[in-house]
Amino acid sequence: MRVLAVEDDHRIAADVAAALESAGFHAETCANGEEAWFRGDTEDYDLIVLDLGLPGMDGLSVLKRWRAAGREVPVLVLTARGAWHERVEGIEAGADDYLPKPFRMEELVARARALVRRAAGHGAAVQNAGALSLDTNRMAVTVRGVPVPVTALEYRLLAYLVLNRDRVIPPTELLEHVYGDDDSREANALEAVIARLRRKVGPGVIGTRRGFGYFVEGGGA
Amino acid sequence: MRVLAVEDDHRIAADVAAALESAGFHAETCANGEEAWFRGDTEDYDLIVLDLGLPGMDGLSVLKRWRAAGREVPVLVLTARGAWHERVEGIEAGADDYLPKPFRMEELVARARALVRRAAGHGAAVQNAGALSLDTNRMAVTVRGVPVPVTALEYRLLAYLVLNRDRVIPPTELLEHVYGDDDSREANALEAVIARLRRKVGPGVIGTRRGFGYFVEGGGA
DNA sequence: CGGGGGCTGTCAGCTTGCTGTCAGCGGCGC
DNA sequence: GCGCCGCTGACAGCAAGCTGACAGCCCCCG
Repeated sequence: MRVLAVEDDHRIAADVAAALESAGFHAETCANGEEAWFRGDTEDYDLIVLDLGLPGMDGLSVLKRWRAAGREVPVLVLTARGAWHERVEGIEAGADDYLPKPFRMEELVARARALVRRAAGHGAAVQNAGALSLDTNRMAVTVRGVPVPVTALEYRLLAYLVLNRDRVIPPTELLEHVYGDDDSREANALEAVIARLRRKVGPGVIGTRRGFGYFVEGGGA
Repeated sequence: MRVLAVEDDHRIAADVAAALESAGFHAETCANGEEAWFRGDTEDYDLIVLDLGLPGMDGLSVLKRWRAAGREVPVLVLTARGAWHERVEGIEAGADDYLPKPFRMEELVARARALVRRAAGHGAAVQNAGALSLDTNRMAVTVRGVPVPVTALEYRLLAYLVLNRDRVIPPTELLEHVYGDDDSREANALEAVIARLRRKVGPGVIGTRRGFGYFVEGGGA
């Protein structure tokens, strides 16, 4: 199980490597974009952990190059907290998962394991909740088997609700998760997104508990 | 569900305690390191929320001492924003999760729940008292298995009563807890809410002790 | 480099149903 | 039996949340 950790902050790199090692991976590190690209292109890794903020070639470019070259190694992207556009770009560029900084090493390890497992063929990357079904790989949504086109923002919101199904989520928590911390939005923005989502997925999927927040119910595990 | 919140800033401590209480925990607070260590070592808590910046014994030392003594209680560490080394040290010292200040109470509660659930295998966030059953995740109430729709205000009131079951709660205390401190309401408002609740949950659930206050009895743990 | 389409935040108006107030009643305690 | 505390049902005010429209923005495409 070889892992390449691409991270320019040496302390974080060392921490990540240590955590992965103790989880049973063989970890190598690399601190700049060009080298990362070269090694990812010429060596065979079971997983690559990729920080986006890199000196030299940008992490996103590195990832895109790998994908363009047909490399299908699972990539776990590390993004700055709140910079969700980075996440979206990362996913679109072909990342398999992302992890906002700062994170706990345990979480990194857990996701790394999940990615490797999924790549090995065992992973259920589809989350179901009632009539809703959410493909976390393709960022696609279906309702009762019918595909529903959703935007990136809508997907993030819906994914959070589905992930926390059977729990009422306060608007503040949703706002923070969906928009990071840069909060200059009117509270109404959230309601607008909810409304648009509801129109797409149909009634009876996203519920409101007045005074508390929103929820989806999770019949389908 | 006992929680110990160790925090030297009394206002933060009060906020944290209030948030945890309304989430169904029984919260105790403590403002200095030595006392925290002693109580964490001698009492049985389901979760400890630990601020690192403490007068007296430092939070990290407290945590290390607990771990050295074999105490495996889940610990959620509060760190100053951006103090990376604190987080790493905290994790290494045996913390189960950390939360950078400033944080939202919702996030604290969410992480607290996650920690407790993880530690307890699968603790359902459900509080029972007699025929009453109160799901703190869905903010839902059932009586003898029958779901009862309650409003936000009613839920808050009922949750407080259930949390303090087998104790007579004076109206003043209820008012203070359910509404902030803005006591511009007539005393009758509380009675109105109680009446509406009683009509919904049926008789024999919420009792009155004339001249003292209200209570619910807690047969079902 | 300019045009266009899709995404998203803001706004205003509206609906819904929660909630405080009031007046009158009932029952408990003395 | 009397008084007072607490209960109840009605009601109106109001705030939370919904919706449709619109405009700014970004990105893609020509």
